[in-house]
Amino acid sequence: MLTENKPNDFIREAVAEDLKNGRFDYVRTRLPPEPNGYLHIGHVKAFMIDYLVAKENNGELILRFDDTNPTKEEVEFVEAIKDDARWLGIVWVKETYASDYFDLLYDWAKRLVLMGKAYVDDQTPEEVSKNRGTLTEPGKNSPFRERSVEENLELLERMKNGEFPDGSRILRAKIDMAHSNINMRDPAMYRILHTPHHRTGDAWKIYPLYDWSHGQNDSMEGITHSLCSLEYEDHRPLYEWFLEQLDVFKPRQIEFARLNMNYTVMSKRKLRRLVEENHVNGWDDPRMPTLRAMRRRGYAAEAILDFIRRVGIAKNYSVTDVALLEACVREDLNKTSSRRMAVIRPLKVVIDNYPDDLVEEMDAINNPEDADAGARKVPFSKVIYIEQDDFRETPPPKYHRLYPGNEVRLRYAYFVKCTHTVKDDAGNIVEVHVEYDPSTRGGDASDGRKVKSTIHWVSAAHAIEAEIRMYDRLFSKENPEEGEEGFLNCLNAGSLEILTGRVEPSLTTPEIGARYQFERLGYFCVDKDTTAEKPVFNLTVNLKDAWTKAEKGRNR
RNA sequence: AGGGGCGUGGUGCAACGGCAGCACACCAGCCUUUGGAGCUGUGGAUCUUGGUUCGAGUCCAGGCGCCCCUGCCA
Repeated sequence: MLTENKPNDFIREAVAEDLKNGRFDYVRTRLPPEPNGYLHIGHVKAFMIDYLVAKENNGELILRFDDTNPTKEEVEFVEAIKDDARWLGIVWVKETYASDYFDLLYDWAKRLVLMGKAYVDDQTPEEVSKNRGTLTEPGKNSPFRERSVEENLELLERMKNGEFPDGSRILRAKIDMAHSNINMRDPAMYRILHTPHHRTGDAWKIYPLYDWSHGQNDSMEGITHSLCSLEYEDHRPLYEWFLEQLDVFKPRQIEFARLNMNYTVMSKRKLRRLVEENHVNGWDDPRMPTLRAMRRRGYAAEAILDFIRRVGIAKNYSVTDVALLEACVREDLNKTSSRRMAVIRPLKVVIDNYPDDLVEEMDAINNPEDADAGARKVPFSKVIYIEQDDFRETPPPKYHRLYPGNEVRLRYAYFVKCTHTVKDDAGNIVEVHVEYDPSTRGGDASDGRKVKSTIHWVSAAHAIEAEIRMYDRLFSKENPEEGEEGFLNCLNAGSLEILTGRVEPSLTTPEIGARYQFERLGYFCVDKDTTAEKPVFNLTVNLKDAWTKAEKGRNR
């Protein structure tokens, strides 16, 4: 399904070209997550490019964790990342780790030293930084740059054996301190870190940096296409330099623009702060852009994948409108979710001319988009709840719902006409009284008269109480990333609203994760906090609401 | 400023020298037992200047704008 009508973008074109002209005769890509955080929607784009490019070319995908920095990485993220990737439907032939190649990589480093292409530098981090030069001025050679091969070899071995403290020395490639590309000014290959690693334990006291590890790992694994985001474009000359010096298999690196989305933040550091400073309730808080949050919120993998497909691939810096994601989620749920009636802000309605003790079972369609979804019975009685929004004492123009003197349809039940209201001492409406027309059972009038509105309801005696968690955008600004602290200053105070609603009795013990459309409101899914006493529903995404929009527009 | 990259409706992506199109958003209408869904329709874009060409979003030259790069992060 995913490969039908496959899009044509510059990456797929490049891969096809490489196959055609013989640069490669197979395709193998790699998924290179760093296990230092949870996956977010931005990762999905990169993952799907890697996965689909391999799949569409009958190639392979290797899941390779980029675990070169033990000070930041943890095992718990490895399992979480795999779980999310599987949920997306991604299939990989092999799971590897950068750390699997530490021995071989070290041998390759020694080869470079032997060739006089790498050296141990004793400068302090400050000196290294100072001597790197600036964007416009060349750097200065390290005083240790011309050490003998023998000395470099010995020093490197001693670094590896843990004889020197953290930060005291690094191994650097010997390229050109005056290079216009700063990445080529003798980049660091190994740093000393006396930190245990989640896989290699305390076997290593030096760890490779990204630039030294990644491309070599790609080569070792026979990766043909190393697809990454735009900020690595500047690193490509270095990527190629190492492979050239080593004279090993040469994968091709191709860069694309990462996914950005408005009304959210995507950087791991900022997401971490939201969690750690309790602006949200954990990594799976449904307001987060993480995959765990979206799963909890009720987004289907198909919807997310559809979104990624529609966003496309290019090299332009871009910010995708979150409305597109929501449209994909709605489109998916419209076709697949069962309809139910739920009232999230209840208003009591008494049908004065309805028999006191009568209970009728009304026939309700489960999904008008899917004939196979069947039907169900919904109990109806004299006292019901409707949505507060569905009643107005003094209706604004074009308001078609319930108001004194107006007749509306109760979905799948009867036409009712409002006669009067009952107010409390403070003047708030606490009850709405209506009269029903017994000849309209099921919702059709035998005399052919029309009503302009159909509203949903639940029977007060039969409905059950439920916690409804209403979510809105986490940030009130389109671009919360503006400014360092800016994102914390534009948190949307109304991003979470917890309501106590009433749902029809078929929802008494719902299955966790089940997705429903609450008619006229939106799509909701059953949260894991659900108990036997009380179901908890998350708003996945609201239904498009032409009335609210029109009314807001008028008031503006 | 040095290097690398990018400029197409509001947003994202196409058009590979030949009528600038698709999706989302927006607006209008039709339909409707969800003011949902569906259907129909409208408006709106090639950063700029010059050149090549029968013909340029596409090729060439200059300008302008935006993004990334001075971690022992990835």
